[in-house]
Amino acid sequence: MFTHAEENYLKAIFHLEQELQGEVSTNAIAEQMETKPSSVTDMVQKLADKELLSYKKYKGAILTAAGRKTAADVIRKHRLWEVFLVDKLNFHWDEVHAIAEQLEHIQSEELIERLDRFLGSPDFDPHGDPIPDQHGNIKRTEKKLLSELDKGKRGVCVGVKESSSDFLQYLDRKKITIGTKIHVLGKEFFDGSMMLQVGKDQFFISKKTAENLFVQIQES
Amino acid sequence: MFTHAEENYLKAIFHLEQELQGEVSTNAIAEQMETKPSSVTDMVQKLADKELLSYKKYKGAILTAAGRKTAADVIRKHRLWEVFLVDKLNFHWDEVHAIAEQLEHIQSEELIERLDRFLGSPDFDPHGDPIPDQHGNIKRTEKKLLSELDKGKRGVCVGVKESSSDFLQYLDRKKITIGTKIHVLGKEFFDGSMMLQVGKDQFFISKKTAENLFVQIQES
DNA sequence: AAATATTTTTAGTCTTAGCTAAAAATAAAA
DNA sequence: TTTTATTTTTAGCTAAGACTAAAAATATTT
Ligand SMILES: [Mn+2]
Ligand SMILES: [Mn+2]
Ligand SMILES: [Mn+2]
Ligand SMILES: [Mn+2]
Repeated sequence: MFTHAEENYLKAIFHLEQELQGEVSTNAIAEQMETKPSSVTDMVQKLADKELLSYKKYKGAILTAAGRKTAADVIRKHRLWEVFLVDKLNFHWDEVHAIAEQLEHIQSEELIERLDRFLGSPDFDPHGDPIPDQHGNIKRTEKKLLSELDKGKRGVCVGVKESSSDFLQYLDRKKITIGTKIHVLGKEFFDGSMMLQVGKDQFFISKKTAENLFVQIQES
Repeated sequence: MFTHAEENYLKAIFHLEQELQGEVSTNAIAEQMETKPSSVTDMVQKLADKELLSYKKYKGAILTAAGRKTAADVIRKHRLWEVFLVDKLNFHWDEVHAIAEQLEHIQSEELIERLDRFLGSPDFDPHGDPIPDQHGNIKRTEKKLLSELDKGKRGVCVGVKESSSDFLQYLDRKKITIGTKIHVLGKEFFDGSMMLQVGKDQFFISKKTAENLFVQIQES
C-alpha cells in the first residue's frame, strides 16, 4: 500500500503530534527522521496529495484520520514484533528496536492477526508502550514520569521514554525493568536528582534518568 | 548490505543456475523475475561490478562464490520464515510464499540464528525444500520426480517443484502432503498419466502433476 | 552464404527519495 | 519598525530501479 519511507514519515509525524499536541513543523520531522528539511517538505507534500495529512505551507502538518490509522498500524506491527523478539526469541529489550524497524513494514493483515494471537494479544510492548488494536485505538494509561513523584511516593515502572541501548542497559544494571517497584526516598531540588529504593538497593539517579522512566503511582 | 532488488536477482540467478547447470541468460532471468531483459542487463552489470557474479556480454551470468553465498543466505531466510509461518502461526503451506518473499530481506544475523533455534533448526521448509546452513551449504537429497517412477513402485512425497496455491490446494484435496506414501498402480505411456494409491484412495493424476511432485523411493 | 529471426544491449525517460544551495517567508531582536 | 536570524520552500542534481524503442550481436533458416 505505502512505501517504507511513507510509513516511516507517518509514524514519526504521529509521535510528534502526540508530543507537541498539534501540527508538527518541517524541522521537527527532519530532526526525528535524521534527514534534511527540504526532503521533508517534498514528502509532506506527497503525503498531503494522498490525503494522509493536511498541510499548509509554513504552517506544519497534521495527520488525517487515514494517516493516523496507517501510522497506528505501523506502530502496532512494530510493537507486536518487539514482543515476538523478546518473548519468543529471547532478545534483550535493548536489542529489538532496529529489527522491529524493518519488520514493521511487512505487508500482510493475516500475518499480523496471527502473530497477535500467537503472542496472546499483548497490550504492551517490551518497553511498556501500548500496542494499538486493529482499529488503531491506543489504550491511554495514566502514567507519570518518575521525575514528577515527590519524596516518599511509590510507583511501578511501566515504561521508558527513551529506549536507547545505553539507557536500557543502565536500567538493567540498576535492576529496573517493567514491573519493578520504585520508592522515592529523596529528591534534590537543586539538580532534580533522586534517591531511590529498588528492592534491597538504594542509589541515586540523575534528573535525566527520572525524566525518562514512566511509573504508575502506587497509592499507599 | 544489499538492496531487495539485488537480493531478488541473486536468488533468481541461483535457482536458474541449478536448473540450467551453467550460466543463465538475460532472457531467462527476465522471465523468472517478471521484468524486462533491458532491466536485467542493467542489474547484471551492476552485480558484476560488485563481483557477485561474472558476466560476459551476450554470454550470460554465473554467480561468484560471494554471490552464491548471498543467494543462499536469502534462501535460508525465506525457508526459515516459511517454517515459522506454518509451524508457529498455522498458515497453510500454500499461503506463505508471498510473505516469506518480504521477510527474506530482513537484515539481522542474530535474528536468523535465533529464529533457526526457535524452530528447532529445521532441515526442510514446508514445501520439502532444503534449508541452507549458515555457511550456505545445502543438503542435496536424492529425490526423484514422481513421473520417473515405474508401475508398482512406492515413494514418499518429499517436496513439490511448483508451489502455486492452485497446485498445493489440489494436492490437499488428494490428501497428498510432505510425508505421504504413494504407490504407483499404473502408468500410461500414451499421456504419462498415472494411477495412484494414496492411503485408502485410488485416483488418476496427469503427467503435469507427476512432474511437479518429488518423491523418495521406498525400497520394498 | 545470405536472409531472417531472436536475443541482448544501449540510449533515453520516468519515479522515488534523497541531497545542496539559494530564495522566500516568518519570527525575533535591536 | 527596521534589521537580523531562523525556518521553510524551491530549484536543480543524483542514484536506484524500472520502462520503451532502437541498435547491435548472435542464432537459425533458407
Ligand atoms: Mn521503519
Ligand atoms: Mn518499543
Ligand atoms: Mn523477495
Ligand atoms: Mn518454500
